[in-house]
Order: sequence, then structure tokens, then C-alpha cells
Amino acid sequence: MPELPEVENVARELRPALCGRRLLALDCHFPGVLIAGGGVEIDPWRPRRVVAVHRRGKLLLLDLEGDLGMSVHLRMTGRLSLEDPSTPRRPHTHVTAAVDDGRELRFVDPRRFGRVEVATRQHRAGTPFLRSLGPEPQDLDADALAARLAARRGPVKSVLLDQRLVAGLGNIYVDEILHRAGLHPRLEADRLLAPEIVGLVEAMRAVLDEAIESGGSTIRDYRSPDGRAGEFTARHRVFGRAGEPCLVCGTPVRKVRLSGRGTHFCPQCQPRRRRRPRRRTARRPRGGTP
DNA sequence: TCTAACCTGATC
DNA sequence: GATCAGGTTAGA
Repeated sequence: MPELPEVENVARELRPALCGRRLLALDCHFPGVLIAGGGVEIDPWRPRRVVAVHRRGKLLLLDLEGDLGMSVHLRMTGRLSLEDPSTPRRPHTHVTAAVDDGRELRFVDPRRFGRVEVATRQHRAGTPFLRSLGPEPQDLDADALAARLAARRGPVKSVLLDQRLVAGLGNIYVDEILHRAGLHPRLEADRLLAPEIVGLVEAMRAVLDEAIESGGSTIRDYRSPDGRAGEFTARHRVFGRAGEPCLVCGTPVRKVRLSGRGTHFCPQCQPRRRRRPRRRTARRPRGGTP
């Protein structure tokens, strides 16, 4: 659920609330959800000040004093909230941190896919997942995207979901971006035309900017740390709207399964027209250079 | 490159 | 009771 816009909203809300504050205690209530890395000792916990809050892809990163770094991945149902300790903890509250302003930072995750990790910042930076992340969408121009897409096979939808290609996109925003760009999700990533890639970059920026500004999308579980639902859901053009009319042309939105993920698109606005044929000479038996 | 697996809960 | 879900990844 939480994709780049949701995690960005969490970071923006936690930054002023946590920077400069100390985490007085850190407790894990379900084994395995809180992990220590890089030989860092977290039990017993020594109070640490939060130095910075940022985001990389779908990862939320807290820098702590003493060269420590905390990373939180919300995966499907993870949620961070900042609450008064007297408020009863919701079910599936797996990690809690006491903040020195009297509040409590809580990590709730029913499906328990999410993780909170505390490590040295150097160890965190070397984590395979973080290292493998592609560029932030904001840092990607059409040329760079074209180069990355050219090296990949498979439907553009699946390729955009791959965090190594570009970081932070998930199922909601890939569907919304492809609709905005007028591209069918099954188009081969390495056969997009230059103007289509320009449109794709523009759609990516536009959709993500709008989603961030409207607080992200709430399908079911997502809430910002102070409990607000995202309002971008109401502006989805295809995601979650199967059978409903496309907001651009009125054609019913279709939902199909593509590489295991529910995929929404408008068959009219996102035509699956014939692509420029792959030049025969461009085909190499295996891994050849073009 | 695709599927199954990791989990719980909501919905069909 | 079966199916589906916003993510990631190990294994085929």
C-alpha cells in the first residue's frame, strides 16, 4: 500500500515532530519485526536523538545520533503513528518508541511483512535492498529512463514495478502513471518510442506530485502518522475503478492480471497498438551489444 | 521471468 | 470456504 507518496507524507509529518527529539525507549512486541544490524546493541536501548528524517524509495529513514540509522519498510499494511501513550495500542502494534515529548511512536502491521531495522548508518547504506534501488523518479529524465528501459525486457508495467529500475513506484501509481501517459501496461518496455518515454516521465512527475500534495492514497490501511487518510484515492483515474467509466473517454476501465498483480487500464486511452517491429539484426542470441 | 511464499483480514 | 490485497524475494 504505502508507495512513494505515502512514505513521503509520513516523512514530512514525522520530520518536524521528531527531529531534535530523543527516543527514550525502543521496544519490540513481536519477535523479528525489530532487527538490529551491523553489530549495534539495541537491548538495552540507550536514548538517542533523532537527527534527520528522510525517504528513499518506499523506505523511511531516521538518522539517530551516534551514527545510527533506523529504517522502516511498511510493505503492505505497515503504519507509523505518533500518539499519546494513554491511547490504547491498536492490535498488531509490534514496535514502540517513547519520544521525549511524552508521545509514543508506534509501528503497527497486521500482516507483519514490514520491518524496523536499527544499524550503523554505514551498515544501513550497505543493505542489499537499499543499494539495489534505482534513482528517485524526481532525478530521472527522459534520456536516463530511456537508457534504463532499453536494457529491460517484459511489459512496461512489470518493469516499472521493479525497484531497481526506479525507486518508489508500486501497483497503484504504476497503473495511474501508465493511464496518464496513454500507454498500455503490456507494451514491451524496450520498445517504447522516444516521445512515449518523454510522456511517461511527465506522467510520473505529475501523478506523484499530485499524490504527494493530496496526502497519498488510502485503499484500506494507510493513514498518516496523525491518522489522516490520503485524499488522492478520490482522484484515481483507473486504480480500483474496474468497470467504471474512464474519466477521460467513458470506456469501462478494465482489470486484468499482469505478472501476478491486479492491473487497471482504459482500453481506449491506452491502446495496445502495433509497435515498431524489432529489427531482426538487433536481435542477439544472448546478451549481445546492440 | 514468473510463482509461491511470507501473513492477516476483508469481502465474495 | 475461497479469493484477494498497496511489497519483496527466494526459488524454479
